[in-house]
Parts: sequence; structure tokens; C-alpha cells
Amino acid sequence: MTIRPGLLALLASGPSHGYQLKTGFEAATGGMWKLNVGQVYTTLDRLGRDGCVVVDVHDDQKRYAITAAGREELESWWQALPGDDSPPRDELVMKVLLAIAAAPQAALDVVTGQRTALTEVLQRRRRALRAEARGGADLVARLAADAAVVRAEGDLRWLDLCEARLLELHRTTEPNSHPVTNQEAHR
Amino acid sequence: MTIRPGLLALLASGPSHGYQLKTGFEAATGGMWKLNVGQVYTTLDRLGRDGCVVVDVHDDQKRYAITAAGREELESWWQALPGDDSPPRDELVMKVLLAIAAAPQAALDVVTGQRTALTEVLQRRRRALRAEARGGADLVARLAADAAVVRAEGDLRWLDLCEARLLELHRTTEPNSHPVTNQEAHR
DNA sequence: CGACACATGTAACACGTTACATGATTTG
DNA sequence: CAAATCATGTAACGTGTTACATGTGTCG
Repeated sequence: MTIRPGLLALLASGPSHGYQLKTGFEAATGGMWKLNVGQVYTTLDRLGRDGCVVVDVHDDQKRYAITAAGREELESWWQALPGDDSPPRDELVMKVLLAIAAAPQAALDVVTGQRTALTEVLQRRRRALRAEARGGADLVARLAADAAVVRAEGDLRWLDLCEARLLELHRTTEPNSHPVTNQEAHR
Repeated sequence: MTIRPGLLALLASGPSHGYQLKTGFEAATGGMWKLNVGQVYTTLDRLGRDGCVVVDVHDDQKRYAITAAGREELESWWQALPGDDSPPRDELVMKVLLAIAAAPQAALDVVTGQRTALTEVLQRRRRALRAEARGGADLVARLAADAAVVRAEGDLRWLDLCEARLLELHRTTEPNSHPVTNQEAHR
């Protein structure tokens, strides 16, 4: 994900300079996404090159302001569905699919390993969520915690599905003692 | 996500050359991830530089083989939990959080817009999943379709949560007057 | 023959990450 | 005064994306 639309979003409510955008971005994402300031400036350069922002210098400081083109690009981003154009490319999914392709009988190990690890993560995230609810955390922090929990729950459900399908496959393909071409199985 | 561990996974079941890895990778991911061959070669170069693979030339063709160091890196990858080290950085989450920060009153529009679009995507994915189940598609394709459905369902549940929280916030911060109908805004 | 898959690359660009350089202002 | 924050950058690197160059082999 690019910070480019994020900068446009922040600029939509008024011009500011680079450092302000950095702190604003980090605040908006609840501190989950720490930015290197350098990246902000290079991205602002590209935005300027593309006509999405304009600069005016005042008192040795640069103020960046969004343009009509910038608002247009931002509006498209608000409406665009993430991952609609590009396929999932989800790392967990890729890992399991590659495990199946590379070492079918080891794929189950990967699935169960991921599941036990993810289960712990989920418990931790649920605890964090409850703590925030009790502590009266701000909206952003709570929504982020919710997203993390929902994501982990979905991943776990999918891993269960993977296990079921893999077990079914093993039952049907090797009822007993079938010498699969796959001997080594990493180490 | 990097293709680097994917190449190692494919090489774990035997040496092959670049083009073979490209087609193998695409096959393993059910055609969801199309590779440019050039990327395979540059990644193999780096893997060679890092001692994860070795090359031997035969008949004008290069065969890449995984090394012990490569198997080690691969094993770490199998066990590593995606996104455990790095925060979520989920684009949908970032979009909503940035909308809240940049234009609180427009955030509800973004949420509902995303939800209606996502609902359609989910229906489409469910249809695709049923079609694959009927058509007896292969394991990889079905698991990928399952993942897409589970992901969309989770995102939708989270968007519902966002809407509820935002509505609650609007009720408490602007007690009367605006009855929260979420048209227009932005601009 | 001509199109297409096989096979190996290089070049240019966008973007994220890390690190570093430079100076002003604020504050303990 | 020293350290932290504010403010603006540059450089190097990994990686993904797109495009292009250059051959061989195969098949209709």
C-alpha cells in the first residue's frame, strides 16, 4: 500500500508541510504505521510532478496544497475497492498453496503450525481489544484492534478449511502405502 | 510479499531453471499470481549472492539448486506468521482510518460505499466458489476461492462495526439536528 | 513460414526501508 | 548547555511492474 493517497487525504482538509504530514499520518493510523520523513518528501515530489499538489514557500518552509487533480485522484481512491484490480496475493494463502505444491505431505504441518501460532495471536488480540474497551481508547485504536481480531478469525477459519480438505485428499489419494514421488520433505 | 521464499519452496523439491520456476510458481498459485520472468532471474541472482542457491550450467541452460542456507531460510518462512513482525497495514483499514482523520463526516460515506461494493464482490465470489465446487475444480483453485470469500466476509463484518461506531459517535457528538443521513459531503 | 512456447536476460521506474546530513527551535 | 523536536532533504538498497532484446525449438 502506498502512502500517496494518505497524503492526499490529509491535504484535503488543508495545506501543510512535510513534517506535519508525517505526524498527521501517524496520528491518523493510530501509530500503527510509522513513516520515515524522507519518504514523505519524495512522495510529495512525485505528487507535485503529477500535478496533484502545489508548493508555495514561506519563510524557509514549504507548504503543500492539494489541487483539483489531486482531489480527483483522492476521490477515486475513496471509492476504489482494495485488491479489486490486483488479486489477493495474501501471504498466508500463498504460503499454504506453495506448501501444497512443493511438498504436499508437509503442507499439513504448515497449516497446523500456522493455526496454533495464529490462535495465540488471536487470544492476545482479543485481550488487547478488551483492554481498550475498558480503558476507553479512542475510536481509531478500537477499530484497528477490531480489524486485527476479525482478520485473525477469518484466517483461522480458512486454515480449518485447508486442513479438512487436505485430510480428505490424503484419505482418498493414499488409502494405504502409496509411494508418492515426494521423498525428501525438506529438513 | 516477495516471491523469494516461493522460489525456494519450489526448489526444495528439486533443482530447475528460471523459466521452469516461473511456470511452477504460477501453477502453484492457481494462476492467481502471474510472474514476469525477469523478476525470477533477478531474484535468483540475489538468492545466489546470499548463498541460498547454487547454479550449474549445462548445455546453455542454468540449473538452480537450493543449498542448506536456502532450506534454512525456507524453513523459517514456513513457520513465520505473516504480518506478525510488521503491523497490519491493511488497505481497507487504512482507508477508513484516514477517512475518519481527514473528513470525519465523510467517513460514513466511505464505509457504506465500500460495503455496497464489497457486498457485490462477495456475491460474485460465492457464485465462483459454487461453480468450482460443482465443476470439480482442483484443490488450489477451491482453497483460493474459499480464502477470497472468507476475506470478504470478514471485511464486511468489520465495515458493519465501523458504521455502528461512527453512528454512535455522531449521536453523542451531535445529539440532535443532523439525523445522520449519509448523503453528500466531501468537497 | 509464422505464431507461439521456451529460455535468458537488461533497463527504467515506483515505492518502502534504513540510514545519514544539516540546521532551527524548544525545553529540561 | 544538551537533548529533543521540528523541518528538509539525499543516498543506497530490495522488490515489484512493465517493457524490451535475443535467441531456439515446435507445430500448424
